[in-house]
Amino acid sequence: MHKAYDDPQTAGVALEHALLVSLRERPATGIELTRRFDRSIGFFWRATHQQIYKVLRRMESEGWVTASAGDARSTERRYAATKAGERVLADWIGSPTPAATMRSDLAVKLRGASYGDRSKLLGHLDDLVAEHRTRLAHFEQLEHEQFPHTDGLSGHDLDTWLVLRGGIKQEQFWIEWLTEYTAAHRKATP
Amino acid sequence: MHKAYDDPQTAGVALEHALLVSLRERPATGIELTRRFDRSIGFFWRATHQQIYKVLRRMESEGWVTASAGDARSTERRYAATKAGERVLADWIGSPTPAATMRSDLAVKLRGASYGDRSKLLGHLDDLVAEHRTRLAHFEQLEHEQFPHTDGLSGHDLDTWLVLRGGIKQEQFWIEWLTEYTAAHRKATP
DNA sequence: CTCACTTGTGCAACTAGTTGCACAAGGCGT
DNA sequence: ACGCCTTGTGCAACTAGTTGCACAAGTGAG
Repeated sequence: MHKAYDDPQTAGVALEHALLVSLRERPATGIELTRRFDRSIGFFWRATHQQIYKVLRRMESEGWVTASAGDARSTERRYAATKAGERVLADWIGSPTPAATMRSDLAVKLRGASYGDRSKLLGHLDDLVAEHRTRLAHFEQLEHEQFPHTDGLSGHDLDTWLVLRGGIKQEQFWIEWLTEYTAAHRKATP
Repeated sequence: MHKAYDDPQTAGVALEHALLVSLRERPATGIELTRRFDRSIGFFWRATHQQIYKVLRRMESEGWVTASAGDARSTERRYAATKAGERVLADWIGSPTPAATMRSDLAVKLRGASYGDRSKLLGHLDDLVAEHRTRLAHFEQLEHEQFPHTDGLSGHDLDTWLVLRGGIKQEQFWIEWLTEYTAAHRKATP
């Protein structure tokens, strides 16, 4: 009748799973999840509150999460993962992920720079590098505060640290690449 | 009447612009563009042929490109950028780009690994690292073949090389991060 | 010649995510 | 007690991209 969504090949659809991870760490309302996505989890996934509410409702109707009225006589709905949700998450984590490809506006601009105003682009790139440096500094401070010694880490704590490391490496990637780009062009056309 | 799409703030919508870049390099049919996206340009942007045809039609109706019957008595349509399209592209290249955030399934899995089968995940990560090493080798070979000496490069050639450098750095990022992840966990739980 | 195969184009139906807005409930200042 | 701000939830309309399929025209093998 309707297009079933239980194709076992399905690999994408990560927002559901990201929410399940967050809810397993600790039950939360929609807005709390939004704020988490703006913070620690946010450097590898981003979502608006509207999208999060929509997806939470769908997950509830599929039985992956339950909602309970948190603070009485409020409209607040506090979500938690169900056993079914935990199983869905575990299955997904164990499934293979295709290698990521980049999908970056900026790379398109760099490739096409000779069809536009290169000096203006180079100016924007300076701003971007500065922004990435700020984010890098922020992440490094988080690492310093939350993981002062990393030798004994294991399990979920180790995961959290290593994902933060990924955020740091990602910022370093951008800084290096964009710096190489601007330097090469400023050297070629002084 | 209808929702106008000429908001100057619009920053996303990169497929149009990626196609314009490709068409300025050389006019092409839909399928040729698809193949280019599977190759050189493909390591920073990916699109299906259906999506490309759809967007080309829209760009044609907006006057950014023109189509001409390439090989006579065939259904083939060969596209080229118009002056208007060139202007749109130039404007876009000169506009600021927000800093990219990651948006990666895999990062979610790494963060949530303790809620699934970690040894299975580590196995998949080994496969992914192997795949990224293969792609890295491929990109490095491209660099070696197409840019044997990079000292005198400037303009569009320099852009092409630097974007390829970005692809290489991106692959290195993945290899380093995933290797760090698997090594740390295998050390923590031998 | 004809049948299977490839190439190039495209539609239809769907999922995912964005943008703009609405509205209810509680807190707070004056 | 009144207006105003913040918090939390959510709908509506839209853009972007994916998946599955169709179909016409040329190509090559038996």
